[in-house]
Amino acid sequence: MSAEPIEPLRHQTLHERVYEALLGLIGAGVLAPGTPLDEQALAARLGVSRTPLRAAIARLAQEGLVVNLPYRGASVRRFTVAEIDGLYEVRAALEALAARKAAARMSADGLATIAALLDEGQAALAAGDVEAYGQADARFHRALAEVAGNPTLTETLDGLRRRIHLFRDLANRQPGLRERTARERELILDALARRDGDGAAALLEQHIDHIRRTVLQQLTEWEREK
Amino acid sequence: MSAEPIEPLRHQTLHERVYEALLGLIGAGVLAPGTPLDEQALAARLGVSRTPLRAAIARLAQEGLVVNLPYRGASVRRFTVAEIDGLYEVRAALEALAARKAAARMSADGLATIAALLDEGQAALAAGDVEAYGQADARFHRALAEVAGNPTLTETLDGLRRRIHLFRDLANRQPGLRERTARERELILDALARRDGDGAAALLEQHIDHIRRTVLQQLTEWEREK
DNA sequence: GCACAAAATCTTGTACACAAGCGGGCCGCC
DNA sequence: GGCGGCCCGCTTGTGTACAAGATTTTGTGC
Repeated sequence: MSAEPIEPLRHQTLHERVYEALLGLIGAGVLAPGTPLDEQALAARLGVSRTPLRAAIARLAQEGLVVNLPYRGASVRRFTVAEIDGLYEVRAALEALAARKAAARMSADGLATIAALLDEGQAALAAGDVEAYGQADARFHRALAEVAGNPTLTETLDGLRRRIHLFRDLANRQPGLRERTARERELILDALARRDGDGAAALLEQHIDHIRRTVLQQLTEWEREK
Repeated sequence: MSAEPIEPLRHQTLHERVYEALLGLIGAGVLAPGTPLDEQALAARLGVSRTPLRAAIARLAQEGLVVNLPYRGASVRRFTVAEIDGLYEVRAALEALAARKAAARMSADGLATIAALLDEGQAALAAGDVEAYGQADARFHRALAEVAGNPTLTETLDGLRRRIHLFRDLANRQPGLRERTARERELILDALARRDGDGAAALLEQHIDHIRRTVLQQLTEWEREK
């Protein structure tokens, strides 16, 4: 058996499940940016009272996925191009930090896990399953942050990714994605295996920066079309 | 008159004021780390019902100042030495980013504001008023992030500082603080004026890293004494 | 017909009551 | 006498009613 500390299966309260439900609805686009969240209507639709729903909305607002104005209600947040740029900018800096720390602390086990996740992403791209790629990619970044061993870093990056997740389609539908990630896979694993913190940091920063440019380009194109 | 965009004085709801009150109580040490937050007792003490109090506690929990376990209540968070280390690590990376961006975008006005805040801090130290120095220092960092022009960055740094604020005494009671900050003041202003992003980033990173080491040293010393 | 104002209506914020889960203490059993 | 299970008290979670603020609609005066 492994010696991992087990989580004592915390009881999940209603507002937590409501939070996750809303997260799913927003992520799936059912609740599109700008949609007002009518508390009564949503509560009825989810089969709960307003109390846990309000708690869930408050959390989403705190995380920046929803804007909540006093007495005026909440609505799914609309991000401006500049804000999206800013999200990626912060994320790039923190992913670089995570990579640097992870390289320094990397174990054989951790490296194997990360390699497996990168492979998973590649396999998904080969199969044309962009959705699966996105999930594997998210797990890769999460694992990397985990190895870095800094809870604040992990949580902050999680928060950024939750917001960025809304534009994942723009990031993942780029041409040549498969070839690019295949190249990067080797470089990243190599840097991590060599415990080359600077190298890993630079690679991750470039990686995020490239996504950032892709997304911004698509956004501005899309805006021009209008 | 200045041409600053004016905030339309948003109505402040009760749970917001309760949040601020709790923040003050925690910051002042009235609610020390580990203190359980009894909802009934706190609500009575603040003259408020449990509903807005719970909202405020939920926000504090989300920000990481309080831990909240289902059906077991909330308590003021106790930070481990490793967690404090991690907080400063993330903060250093983001302050560096902020400095880099701020240097690139710096205006004469902004530079004057920042110089004034640094001077204010120096004056406070000269007068032996550590509390005033802490406030001026916080405003300096906030102004720098503001000039960087990335709301996500500003908010993330604010969140980190709110948590770090709990250990400010450890950081501000170091010997030679005044001389050090006086030296740094010149270097930072110079780098910003020259729009030297790399230089400003390095300076801020060093600055935070130095605080980090000071705080950690004091913490380990204090632990050994026990 | 238009502009402004006041009231009606709807939505969110707060208070309170009830339900659900946890911890401690007690009792019985081995 | 020690251990395990059960019951009771207490705290937190959820539902609901009422209050406060915002929006819309309607009415009135010009």
